[in-house]
Amino acid sequence: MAYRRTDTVSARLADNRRGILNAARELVAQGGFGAAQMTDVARRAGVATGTLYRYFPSKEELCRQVFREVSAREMNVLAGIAAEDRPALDRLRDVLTTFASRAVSGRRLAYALLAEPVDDGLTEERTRFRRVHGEIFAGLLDDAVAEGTIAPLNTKIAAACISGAIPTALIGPLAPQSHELDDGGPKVVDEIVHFCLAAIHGGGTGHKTKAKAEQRVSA
Amino acid sequence: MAYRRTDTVSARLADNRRGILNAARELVAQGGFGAAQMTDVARRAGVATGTLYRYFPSKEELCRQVFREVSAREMNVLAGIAAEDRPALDRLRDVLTTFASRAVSGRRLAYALLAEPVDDGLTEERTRFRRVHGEIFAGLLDDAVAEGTIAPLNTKIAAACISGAIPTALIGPLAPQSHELDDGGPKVVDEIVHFCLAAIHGGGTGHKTKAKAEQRVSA
DNA sequence: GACAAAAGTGAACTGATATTCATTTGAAAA
DNA sequence: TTTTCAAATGAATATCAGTTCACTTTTGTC
Repeated sequence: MAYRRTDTVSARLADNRRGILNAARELVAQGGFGAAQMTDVARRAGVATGTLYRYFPSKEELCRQVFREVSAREMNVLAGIAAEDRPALDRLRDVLTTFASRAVSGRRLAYALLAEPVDDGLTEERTRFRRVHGEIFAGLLDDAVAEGTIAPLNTKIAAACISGAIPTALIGPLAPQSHELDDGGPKVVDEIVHFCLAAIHGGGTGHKTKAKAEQRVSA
Repeated sequence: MAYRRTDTVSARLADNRRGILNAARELVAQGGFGAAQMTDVARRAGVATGTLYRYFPSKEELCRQVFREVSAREMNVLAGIAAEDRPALDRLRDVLTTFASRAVSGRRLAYALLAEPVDDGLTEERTRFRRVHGEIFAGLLDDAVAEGTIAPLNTKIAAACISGAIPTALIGPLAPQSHELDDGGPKVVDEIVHFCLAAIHGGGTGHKTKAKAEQRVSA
């Protein structure tokens, strides 16, 4: 009879796969996807380079898998809060606060997920990730409008603004110095969330004195 | 007597340099810095690959130069408006509107400047670029606070939020479909600017019922 | 026109990584 | 125990863009 894969082996294979994914995830969390070189992943996972390719067809696929796992966790946390049975604005505040706090405490990972230079395959995953954020935020805003808690507004655009404001204020050149966030930066997080919520309340579609700035576009 | 560079030659050299920079800029505006490969730049500029290196020591330097030229123009436009002699909030609205409108009409270039994956040298330039944005916005907010037009707030954080909100809402996965912006997207621009200004008015440092969400960080 | 120096050329080189594959190791069937 | 095939190995290879440099062409001086 031909060779037949036994349970012991299946288990070891699964272990290896997990080990590789974990090694990759750890490297990504340390230095981003770029820093997770196949040789390093293999060493950290305790296997040979070639072995990686028995589990994943390419670096891109490995990284995608890592991205999916990590981002799924983040999305679930936020989606969980968004689905609670409470007033929309309360949920929104908590979602934003959680988003920001987690980004701070996992800054390097947040950078990898949201901002790091990556190639096409990962960009696709990132797009999904960011779209989900947008949908969660927009959904809560829709709820709040439906509840009558806030004035109607273009919730998609507002959600996009929020999605950009929070990471930018926490990661990258405009963020506070990293050491200022070492305690989780609750103060900063609160300020940012406050900014976003204030924008939501700021008064529906009403446009005040129309600016004439849009003519200055060419130059 | 030794060789002496003549005016004709100097002029041709300057022309070549400009030609190379222009070719590079055009390629960047089409496909970002990554797409501007040295071979392509050379072809487009009508010179040989090696010639590029008689004008610029490396691709990095060439790209930096392009980045500086392009970003300087943008920063000057905004700084000019910011320096006008008008109420701070008027200037702020015009600055934001201009920033957003220009980002829309030069979407691909804006992407290269603000969001495209680039390597270290360019990241440095980008950091400067974004810091200047932050300073311009924060300065206007400071002015508005000084004028008493808005309640005191952490202007640096607010500026960072604005710097993130506008590009995110206009470029990338959360932006409206590109064709929706083909007319310059004045409607969308207005909504985004409105969002930011509303946040500014939204009420100083006042923190409402403190969220308990910050405990959800680990998981 | 002859010589020297600069400018221009583009094929070959380099370095950094991802990927392959001939070979070895280890586990299952006979 | 022997046979057989999956799994693992890691040195060798492939790739890809940036960079170099031996050579050609153009320009300036005498």
